[in-house]
Amino acid sequence: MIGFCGRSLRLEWHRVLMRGNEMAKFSDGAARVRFAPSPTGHLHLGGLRTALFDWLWARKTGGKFILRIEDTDRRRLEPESVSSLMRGLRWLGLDWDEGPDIGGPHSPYIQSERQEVYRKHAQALVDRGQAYRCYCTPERLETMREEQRRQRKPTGYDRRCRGLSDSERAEREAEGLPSVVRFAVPEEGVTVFTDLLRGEVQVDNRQLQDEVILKADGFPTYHLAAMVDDHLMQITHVLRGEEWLSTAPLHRLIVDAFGWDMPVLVHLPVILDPSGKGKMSKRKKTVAGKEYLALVHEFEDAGYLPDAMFNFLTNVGWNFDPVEEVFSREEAIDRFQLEEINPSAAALPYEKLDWLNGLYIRELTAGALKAALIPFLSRQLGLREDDLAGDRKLDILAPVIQERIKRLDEAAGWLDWAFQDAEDINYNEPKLLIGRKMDVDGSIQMLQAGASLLETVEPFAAESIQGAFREKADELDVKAGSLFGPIRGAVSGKKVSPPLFESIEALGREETLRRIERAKLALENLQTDEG
RNA sequence: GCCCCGUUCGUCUAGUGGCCCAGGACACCACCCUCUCAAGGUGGAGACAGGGGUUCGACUCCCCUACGGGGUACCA
Repeated sequence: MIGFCGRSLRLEWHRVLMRGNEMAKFSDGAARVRFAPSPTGHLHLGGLRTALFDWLWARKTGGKFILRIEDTDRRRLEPESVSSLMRGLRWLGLDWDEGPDIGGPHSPYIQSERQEVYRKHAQALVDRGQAYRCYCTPERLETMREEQRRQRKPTGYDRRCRGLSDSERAEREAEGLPSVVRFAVPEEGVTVFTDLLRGEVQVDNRQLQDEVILKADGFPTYHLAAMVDDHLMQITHVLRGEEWLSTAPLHRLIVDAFGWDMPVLVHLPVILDPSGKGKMSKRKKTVAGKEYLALVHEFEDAGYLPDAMFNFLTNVGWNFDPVEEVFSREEAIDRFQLEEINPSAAALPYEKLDWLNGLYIRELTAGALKAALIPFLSRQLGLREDDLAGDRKLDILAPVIQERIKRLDEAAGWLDWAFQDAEDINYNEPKLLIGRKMDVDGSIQMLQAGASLLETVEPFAAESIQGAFREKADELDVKAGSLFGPIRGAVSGKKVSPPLFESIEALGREETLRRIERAKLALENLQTDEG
């Protein structure tokens, strides 16, 4: 643990900055952390990573991981995305202890079902003069901003409604004007908050806005809803994207206005798109001609293993160990520390994910590998899952492609030939059957030699087939590769294939001979064409 | 424009004043192994954004600049 002594120094430093009431929460007690996505679309890797760190901290401290749906924006709402979100979390193995589907002591966990709670809290602030109703129309706000921009001044609400007298307010209410509630930010002074990773941050209150906390439609904005829920749900640690850093002072002010304690704030660095520029978006991104995935379900569909993804995501923004890159969930939970999170933005190293995924694939048992492969082969090759499950070809071939694939969806490209008929294999490309430094006659000879040998070899299994082939190569005084090459082409219809002898064994004697025969025919045609 | 945050090999990172002419991993290159392709093994190349301080000594502390990111909504 010597390596971590520096970390604890930093930890001490943060402790000094914390006030007494905040310190209690910073202790190592059971944490209550929440993942609070807004259901506006599919979950992407950035969101998943936030949830992952939430989960790690909850499990580490023996606390609770809470799922809360922040659906207060009706315009962007996509109701189906709630199930997509949950599916993504489950896929990675992030189980929640309280949430919309399973309930909990602070139900409901869907903000649209908590409107009354927010309304009351907003009203309490209005009653105490810490918030006020604003009757400005969106149109007025827009022209105001335009004017500010024109004058190159910072844009922001001019607080016109803040100074309204009681009679002016009564007048507007009588008229039935729609209104919002704005939080009344102190006009001067400095607001200070502490981010676990960055330390104390001070912001001049003059930079802050009288932000809307309750919209005209009666729904709260994030600023109110999240603060109220975090308090009511007794959240101890708030992990959220760095894009919230700028609004943290406002949140501190709101929390203070209610007289509540501030949770520990941890603003997670943004995840950059693969080009290293800009936040990762939900759109597919093409960098250097290659398309990068972003959505969780896309990674699932591409055949990334949850364990590999877990390992991968845990190690960006946080570092498990200076030397060891591969670790289990248990080890990650054991070592995870919030204050070790790196505050600088990072692009996802996709090549490393591929490497890790390959590594995890190689560690799969034969049974697990086969089971994992079946849905992919079924989908990509148009085969029935049941048929695949009972196909012995897969039992022979799956283990030999295991160290050759980095994603499950690559298997089809390695094995398609094994599930085709001899007639469907195209032997017309001469380079397929004729090796370098070989001619048509030579290749035909090799095919013939292979065929005659395969007719009699016993048992018809990879090892004995290989032995027979090597003997034959010696006998013909050719390099093994010269003999294997044309046979490989005949068997698989490819220049690059899984190991030859396992492939032959999988195909069986009869089918193999049929393919060699067809390949020979193709070469003979070539011969007569030329002759 | 204004405010906030960040900046170590191409990428993810270790590093918290001397252990660092900066360590690991992926990717890349070479060689070995080898039935193709992989996997594996060995080796190689590759970074402290720039400038000022502070200090006997700065990747590490402070300041400035540059660059990158985020925010500036009745979105989250």
